[in-house]
Amino acid sequence: MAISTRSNGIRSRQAILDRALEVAGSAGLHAATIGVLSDALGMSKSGVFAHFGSKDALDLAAIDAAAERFARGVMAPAATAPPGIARVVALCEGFLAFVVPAAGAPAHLAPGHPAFALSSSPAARARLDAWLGAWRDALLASVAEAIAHGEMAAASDPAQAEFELRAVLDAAARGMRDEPPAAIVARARRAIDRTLVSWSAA
Amino acid sequence: MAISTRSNGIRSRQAILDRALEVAGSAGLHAATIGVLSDALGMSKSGVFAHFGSKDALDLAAIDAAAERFARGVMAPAATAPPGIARVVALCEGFLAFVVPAAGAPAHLAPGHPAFALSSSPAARARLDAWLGAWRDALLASVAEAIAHGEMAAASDPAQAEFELRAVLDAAARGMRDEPPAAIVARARRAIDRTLVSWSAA
DNA sequence: ATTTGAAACGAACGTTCGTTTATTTGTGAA
DNA sequence: TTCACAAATAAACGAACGTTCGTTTCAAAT
Repeated sequence: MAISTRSNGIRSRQAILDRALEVAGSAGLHAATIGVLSDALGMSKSGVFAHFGSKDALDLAAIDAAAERFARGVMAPAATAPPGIARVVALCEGFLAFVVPAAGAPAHLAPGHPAFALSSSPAARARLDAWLGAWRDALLASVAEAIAHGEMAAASDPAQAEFELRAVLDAAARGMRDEPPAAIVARARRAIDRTLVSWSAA
Repeated sequence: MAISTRSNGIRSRQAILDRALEVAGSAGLHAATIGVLSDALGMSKSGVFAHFGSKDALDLAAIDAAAERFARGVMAPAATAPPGIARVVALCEGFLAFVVPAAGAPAHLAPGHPAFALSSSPAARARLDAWLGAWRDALLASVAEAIAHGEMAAASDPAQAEFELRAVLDAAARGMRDEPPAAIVARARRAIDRTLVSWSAA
């Protein structure tokens, strides 16, 4: 009871989404045109189009693919870390490793990336908001747990801590043009350490 | 020796740029189409087009207009503040006031705004980089002065401080969707205070 | 060997983009 | 009054967009 008849259709779909995210990462999702993707993949426009049925569906699929990679690469591993500061650090380190990958790797997209920031349909915005919300909630919950476990000062505002951590992480994700990746990670790590120390002391 | 012959041409140009920045602020610069602008202004496409000669020139003019407003609204006022921590604070407060304006005001665009983040010509990117560089340099120089004046610990890395301050400011400029503006400003101010205090102590 | 159906194709569609050209409008200067 | 010239217009252009349609390809199922 095989499902596909000719070759592997799902593999093409993945290849299309890979390219779409690659293009989006450097030029925005709206630049990941069906024509651009079909040319880059050596396919016809209609061949690419048929996989999704509409440009908006393709955008949605691309966003879902990015969110799933982020979930697998950052959220899930951090969820295995013990609750408390360890999990906060796991989330931050996972984010940094995800956003600034090893040499030559194709630079993953994090929630809130400029690629998705504008020029999206209402449906796409809804997905992006959900994605960003899940990330924010995970980070916020980890901070709240750290407070509950007595590893951070009870007086500190979890939302404030989440705001500051995410500010640094987003700056790291965004600042990769100016400085070499290693320097950015070092700066972000230093800022995060200082933030956590400053709050565990209070 | 009046320059213009029929009505006021420069006023139209300003109106076009105003609209372009307004549209760009919520939908990106690439969405500030000549057709969109001409419709919004009750002009013809060619009428709008004639003022700039090309879409890219229009984009450049819009970026220059945004940069000039930022220079007038943030950089210049802060430059009158006494060097040292006072100027650092003036830059940060000026940025916050500029980015999250008084009620009903049209939300100015700061360097690094997502509206410009992607989908720009090489020339536009060069202008954006120059604009962002000037802002970064001003902030960095103010921190360096604060150190030189003994108001911040000499051991602290000015570039690190600038990174952290700008991370918070950018987060404030970007986070206006989630929370009311006043709350965002309060968070940013708190984060900045904590950063400065933490470094004046070390 | 034949049938089937997912996968891809090629060509065209209507629309919108930026752009060009030729023309009209209107005010300050001669 | 006439002239000159900036400002705005209408109409059209090629290119690229997303999309539709009919057809072709080819591995698996019968």
